[in-house]
Amino acid sequence: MKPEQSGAESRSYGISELAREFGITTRTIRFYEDKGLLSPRRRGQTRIYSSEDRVRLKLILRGKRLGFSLDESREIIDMYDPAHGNVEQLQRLLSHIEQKRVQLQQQLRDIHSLMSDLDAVAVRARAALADSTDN
Amino acid sequence: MKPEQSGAESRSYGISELAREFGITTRTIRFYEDKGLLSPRRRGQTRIYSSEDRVRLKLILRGKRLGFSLDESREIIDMYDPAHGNVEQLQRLLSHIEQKRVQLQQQLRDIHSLMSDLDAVAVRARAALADSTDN
DNA sequence: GGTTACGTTTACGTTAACGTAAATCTCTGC
DNA sequence: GCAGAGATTTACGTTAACGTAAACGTAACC
Repeated sequence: MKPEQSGAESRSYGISELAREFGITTRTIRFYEDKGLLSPRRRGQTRIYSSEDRVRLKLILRGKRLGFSLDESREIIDMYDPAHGNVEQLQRLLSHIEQKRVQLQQQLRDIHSLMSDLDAVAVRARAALADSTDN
Repeated sequence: MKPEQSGAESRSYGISELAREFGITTRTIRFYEDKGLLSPRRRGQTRIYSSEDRVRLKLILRGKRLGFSLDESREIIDMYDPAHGNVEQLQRLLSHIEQKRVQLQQQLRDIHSLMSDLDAVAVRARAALADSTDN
C-alpha cells in the first residue's frame, strides 16, 4: 500500500497554487512564514506545502475573518498541536481556551444584535420602497 | 413635562466619562471624530456628547469586536439614519445589507467551527490532565 | 493667585499586515 | 542556448488605528 493511496489525502502544493485557491497573494503566504505561522519544507530553494501547512493557512484565514491578529491566530493554532507537557501548561491551556470562548460568545451576541439591526433597517427600506412605488 | 423627565433618557456626557465607561482613551474618541464617525456639539471648545453620540460610539466598538474597520463601521452606522431618499439609493442599501448578512453568516460558521475545535482540544487536555493525576 | 485637574490642538511616532519593485535563480519548451 | 514563466531574497513604501508628548486654555479650590 503506497502512501499516496492512503485515505489521508497527503499531496503537496505550490505557493501560487495555494494563493489562487484562497484568493491571496504569494507575498502574503511568505509573510505568514516570516511571522512563524508556516514552515513549509523546501525542494532546493522552492517552498513545498504539505496538507498540514494548507490546514494551518486555512486556520489563519478563518482567524482573519473573525478579526484576529496574526499573533492571536498563532496562539490558537499552537493549541492544536500537542506540545503541552506538564500539568501547569495544560491548565494554562484550558484557561486560555476558556478566555477565547468568552470572546467568541461576545462576538456571537454582537453578530445577532447587528443582524437584527440590519433586519429593522431593511424592513423600513422596503416600506419606503413600497411607498414610493404604489402611489 | 420637562424633557429631562421624558422616557428618552437624554442626558449628556463628557469625553473622559465615555472613555472610562467603554475602557478606551480620549485620544481614541477624538480620533473617531477626526474620521467622521462622531460629531459632538461643543460648549465653548469642550466636547459634549449626547446619548445618540454615545450610541454611535457603542456601534463603533461593536464593529471593532467583529473585526470591522472604521470605514466599515461608518458604512453600517450610516445605514441607521434615514438619508435614503430615492429608489436607487434604497435598492443599493438593501443589497448592501444583504452583503453584510452574508459576511455575518460566514462569521457565524467560523465561530462555531472554532468553538468545536476548542472543545476538542479541551477534551484532550483534560484527558491528559487526568492521566498525569491518577497514576 | 498659584496649583491641580481636565480639556484642547498640533504633530510626530509606532505597529500590524501586507504591497511593490528590483535583482537573481531555475527549469522548461523550442 | 535562449526566451519566458514562475520561484526566491532583499528592501523600501503604505495604510489603519491609534500612542505619546508638548504647549496651551480654563475652571475650581484653597
